[in-house]
Formats: sequence, C-alpha cells, structure tokens
Amino acid sequence: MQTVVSDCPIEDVMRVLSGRWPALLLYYLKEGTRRFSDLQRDNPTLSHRILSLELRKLEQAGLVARTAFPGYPLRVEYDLTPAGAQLVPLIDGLADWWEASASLRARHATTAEV
Amino acid sequence: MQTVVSDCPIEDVMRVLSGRWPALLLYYLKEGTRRFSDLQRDNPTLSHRILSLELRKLEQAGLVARTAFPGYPLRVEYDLTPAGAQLVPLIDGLADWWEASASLRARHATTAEV
DNA sequence: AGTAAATTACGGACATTTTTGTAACCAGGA
DNA sequence: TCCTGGTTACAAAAATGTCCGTAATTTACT
Repeated sequence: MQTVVSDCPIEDVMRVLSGRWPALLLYYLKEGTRRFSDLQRDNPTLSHRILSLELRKLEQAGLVARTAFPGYPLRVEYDLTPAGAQLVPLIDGLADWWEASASLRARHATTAEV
Repeated sequence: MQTVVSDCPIEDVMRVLSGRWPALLLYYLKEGTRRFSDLQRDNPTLSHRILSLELRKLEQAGLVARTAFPGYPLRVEYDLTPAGAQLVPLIDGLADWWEASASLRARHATTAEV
C-alpha cells in the first residue's frame, strides 16, 4: 500500500486507516487524553511495538498529537488533533452504517445464498 | 486481521475496507454496472487474481452483487448492492474530510514541525 | 550507604504470519 | 487461436509479533 494508483484522495485516507488498529485507536483517543500505557492496557493483543508504530503513523498523518513530559518514569500523552477529532464522527458513521445495513448485507451476501 | 479484538462494529467495517482496492472498486462500481474486464482495465496495477479475491470479499460482505451470464465468451457483471450503495456516500465523506483537513493535518503532522 | 529492582516509553534485530503479486492453466465457443 | 473469468501453485513483499536493551529516576532491601 505504498504506491499511488489513482488520484482519488480516498487512497490516501485508506493508507492511513487501513489495518486493524487505526480506527480503534482513534476510538480510544476520542474519549480523551491517553498515555502509551493506557492504550496498551486498552487493547492487550496489540504489542507495544505495533502500538508505537501505529501512533507514529497517525502522528505523521496529523491525526494524533504526541506530548512528552520530562521526568522520572517517562510520561507521554496522546490526543486527537483537530483533524483527528473531525474524522471520528465519520468513522462512527461507518460503524452505524454497518449495523444498520446488517440485514441488507445478509440478504445479498454470498454465504447467505441458498 | 482475522481475529476480533474489540466488540466495536468498526472492526468489521475495517476488515472489509482495509487495503488499497476495496474503496477504489466501490468507486468504480458506483458509476454503474461493470464487468470483470472493465475493472481490470480501470486499474491496470491490480492483478486479475487480486481483483477476483477482492470482488469475492466484497460479495461475501454483501456490498457487491455478482451476476454471471451463460454463453460463449464468459460474461460476469458486478454491481453495488443496496448496502454497498449506502456506503459510497460515507466513503465520499472520508475523501472530502481528507481534502478539507489538509492544512489542519499539515499543521500538526510530525514532519511539519520545525 | 550500596545495590537491586521496578517503572515508562520506546528502539532494534529477528521470526512469523498475512497479504499481494506472478505465471501458468482451464473451459467452451467464435 | 483468441477471448473471458476464473483457479491453482508458487514467490515476494508487507504487516505484525517476540525478545531484549536503554534512559533516568524512585522505591525496596540489607
């Protein structure tokens, strides 16, 4: 997913949102500021290395802001940027569509055919 | 991206939309009925094997309908299902958000910092 | 006082799994 | 023979994970 094959902006969007974690992380962050370890505890199946990589990706995309505090045990906080906050309702929309269209999808799904 | 780690429907949504092709294919299909070979020509960098797999994924998810006609040179048509058609505007929303938030994202992006 | 251990947020090397792609093959007509 | 819409076997690449190390400081123990 590195080369661009169309000029649609949707391709850039999916480059950032693709994968299991980005949308989920945005969901956790929409609740407010979270520390690295909070996010780690929130989803135990996500290794800290991947968490780190995903956060960096979201940061570079400008959706998440990282704030590091100097001090004893390190402390780093993550928040949504304004752009990230704007995105959240759109993702909510997708989730709502998924639930609302469940019967519609089931009717047309391959596996549902008799 | 096969195991479920949360109970959020967004995870199911991303399982279907993740990757470079799903959103793009929906975009082509929103213009109307497309044949396999049409979609192949529309994006030349997509191998016909992957096209086949992606279409099958979208079909199983109930977003795309496949219609095979009997006959000489095979003919198979793909269309959006009602659920798929409902999804398109949401994807458009993401694309719009991406363009509208460009400056906002740039301001917060890691690489933009001085 | 000295030493060991814990905490937090990573980074690097490496292994494994998943995804994506390539090449070749099939059917059944025109 | 070519066309269409696939499939299968195999190869490459990308995503994801495990394990270990590091920094600086507090706490725990003796």
